[in-house]
Amino acid sequence: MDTEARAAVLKRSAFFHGLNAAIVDKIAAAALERLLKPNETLFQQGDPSTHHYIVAWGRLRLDQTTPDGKNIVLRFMGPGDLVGSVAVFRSIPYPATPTAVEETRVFQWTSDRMNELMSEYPVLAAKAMAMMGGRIGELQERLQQISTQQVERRIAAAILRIVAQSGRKTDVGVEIPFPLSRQDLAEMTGTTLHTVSRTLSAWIDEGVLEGKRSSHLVVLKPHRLMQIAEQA
Amino acid sequence: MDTEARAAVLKRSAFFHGLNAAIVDKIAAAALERLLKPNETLFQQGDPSTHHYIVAWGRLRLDQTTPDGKNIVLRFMGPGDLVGSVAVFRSIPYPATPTAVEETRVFQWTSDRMNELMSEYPVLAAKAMAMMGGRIGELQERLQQISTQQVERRIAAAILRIVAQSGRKTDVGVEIPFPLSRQDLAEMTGTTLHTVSRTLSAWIDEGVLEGKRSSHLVVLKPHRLMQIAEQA
DNA sequence: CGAATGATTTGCGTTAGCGCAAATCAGTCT
DNA sequence: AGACTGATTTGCGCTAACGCAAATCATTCG
Repeated sequence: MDTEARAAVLKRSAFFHGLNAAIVDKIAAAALERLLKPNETLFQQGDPSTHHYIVAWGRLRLDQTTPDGKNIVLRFMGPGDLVGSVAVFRSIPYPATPTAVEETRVFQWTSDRMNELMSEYPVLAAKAMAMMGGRIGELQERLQQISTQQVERRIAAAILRIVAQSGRKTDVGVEIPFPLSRQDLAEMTGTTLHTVSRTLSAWIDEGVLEGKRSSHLVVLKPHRLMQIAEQA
Repeated sequence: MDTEARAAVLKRSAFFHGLNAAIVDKIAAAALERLLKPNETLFQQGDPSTHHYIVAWGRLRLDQTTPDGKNIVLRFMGPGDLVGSVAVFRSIPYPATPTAVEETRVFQWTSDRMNELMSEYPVLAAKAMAMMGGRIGELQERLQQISTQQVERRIAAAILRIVAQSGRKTDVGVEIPFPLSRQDLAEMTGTTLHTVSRTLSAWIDEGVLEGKRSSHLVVLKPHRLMQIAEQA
């Protein structure tokens, strides 16, 4: 990918959106690239945090492993999302592992390089704060859901969240454009593979979802899912 | 409180720690104060976010009410903690309500005033990011706990987190220096009042805790609590 | 002081969802 | 095509934790 193509991608990201074009070109020029095949990891939880990344295209799943060997899915990241920055800002090791769920291209900058850019263009700091604030809001929402709602509602909410972030409209409904296993959903909602499977089966019977085994999930009746997610 | 006293408080806070003394004096001079009696709220969830606050002394409980009327405790805030800033940065209404659990004094700055200060002293932006990053880390940790651990472990972890943030050493153990009800603990850990009560009763029997009804909780055997929190 | 209010404790029946196990299925590899 | 691998489905029993209800206790207020 040449600098120009990189700049075009960056201009579309929330993080660099609205910046002067010349600045974005310069930032794009400073980036290195990396291409991940499905199941490749960008870095490992526990590694020293050295780089900021931004997803150009593709999709990453951000996993956190607990001390006792369990796994939770913190989020999925798509084009324009920043990866690793929070850890770099805090000067702590990366707290989670990003794994490609499909072929994914990322750009990267060293911590130092990004610091230079941020002091040169202070608006970047504001963007970074907006990004972190959004992350806080999302985490608080999930904490609230998992604390107060039962499993079925949480699964519905998780699917809707993914749809809102990455859904692709088709003629029959909204498609989740990357492979999403029952296990993934279980680890996003704090439940088990089995319960997710049962719940999705019921929804498929009801005609709310469609999901031939390995193909991508399609939400046929988003409205019905929202109803489930909000039912008192 | 005069400017000098305010500056002394600020210098001890994580947010302003390490700044040039003259700068802190100036910031202190720009602050207004507010004094809250127990159970008074600083603002309401849903109010437009207009001010940044910092706790001078006392203690706030940050509550979030869900659309269906349930309540969760996001955190307790003590001296030096920033309140409201994340919402102000994001230009969204305050997402939660801070309530004083004891007499509490806060300083406040308008959004505009703080923006001026932050552009004048860029190091403040870095401090704000560190604060937000810490919040993200804490939320991820709680999400992970509530997703994977059973209730007893979560309650132990919640008590230990409070002890780490606000514990006061006494000759018999560590005291939590503000009133903390079973209900509060339930809303912090995503369980019920009843389960918390049963669990604490068992611990009191075991000699791990001490907590005459209305008096403050004292952890007699922190080590034992840690053991419970970490048991596989 | 005695009543009233609110928090806490505790017993008990219920159940959502877990965990195990086995069967099934889809896609891949040879 | 046939064997293999990993994901998914489904049945079944179990239990952690909930939810209700009643009793107890502490504190405040008249």
